[in-house]
Amino acid sequence: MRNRKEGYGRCTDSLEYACPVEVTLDIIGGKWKGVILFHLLHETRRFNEFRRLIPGITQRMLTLQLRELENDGIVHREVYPVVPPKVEYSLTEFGLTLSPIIINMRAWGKKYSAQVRQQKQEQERQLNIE
Amino acid sequence: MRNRKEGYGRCTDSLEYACPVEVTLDIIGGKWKGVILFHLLHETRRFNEFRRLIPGITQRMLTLQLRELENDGIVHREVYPVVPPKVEYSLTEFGLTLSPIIINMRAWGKKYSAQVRQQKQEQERQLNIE
DNA sequence: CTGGATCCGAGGAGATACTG
DNA sequence: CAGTATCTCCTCGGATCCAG
Repeated sequence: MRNRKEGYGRCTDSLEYACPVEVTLDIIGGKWKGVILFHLLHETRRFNEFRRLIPGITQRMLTLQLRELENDGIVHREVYPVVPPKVEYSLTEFGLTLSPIIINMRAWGKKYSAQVRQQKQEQERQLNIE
Repeated sequence: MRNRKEGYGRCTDSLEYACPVEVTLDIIGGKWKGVILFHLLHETRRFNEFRRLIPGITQRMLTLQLRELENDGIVHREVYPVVPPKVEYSLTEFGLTLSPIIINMRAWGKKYSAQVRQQKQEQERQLNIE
């Protein structure tokens, strides 16, 4: 997700764009990109709204990730010239095509968490028996 | 994708597992995880097979990423005690449930690449006109 | 309110050499 | 063949302070 600009080739050097899977991960694979996109699925969001929705993120990271998504044509940034400043972020038409992936990832993440939790419980049960 | 073990909480500290989207990205978001999984979709693969399929990756990275996928229960590692050594990697049953996401990501990556290529061409056309 | 600028440390990632 | 081990570089990401 970093040296995309230089394009040093991932899967096969012969292709202009490396393996398509990597292309996608380059764009949504950033540390916070997934959550940001998820919160944009159905609504526009403001800067501080994100900070409340994603408590762990720092201002710096939020700005950087939003900028990258904007440069990649996934997110639209609308600045209202008012005082105090107001900025709204939304998905572009093209960004919307990511929806199925985001939703899939969310569903899978839930399933995975449940699976892990279940395995932990079984382990503990084993310990109690012994 | 790094400090998962420590679990310092991403979306909301109150939840044991942070935002589900992030959980998934933690697992498949590594630099090479996506491509590795893609090459595992329909076949088992051997170590050096991956090195041929993914020219850019180093031995070290390949080993590390495969280990992480194994520890996450996504990939199965079968060691055959023969000389010369033989190790086969395959998707676990649970890893298989990732297939739709991987395939989706591949399709989207292709679309995105096409889109970018088209935009470049339009830009060049503009330059030629002026 | 929405950021930008700067400093700093941890660990991600490459190159190379070695091994059962 | 399928990996370790080590050394290094460099980027990501956090903290803090500043600004329109």
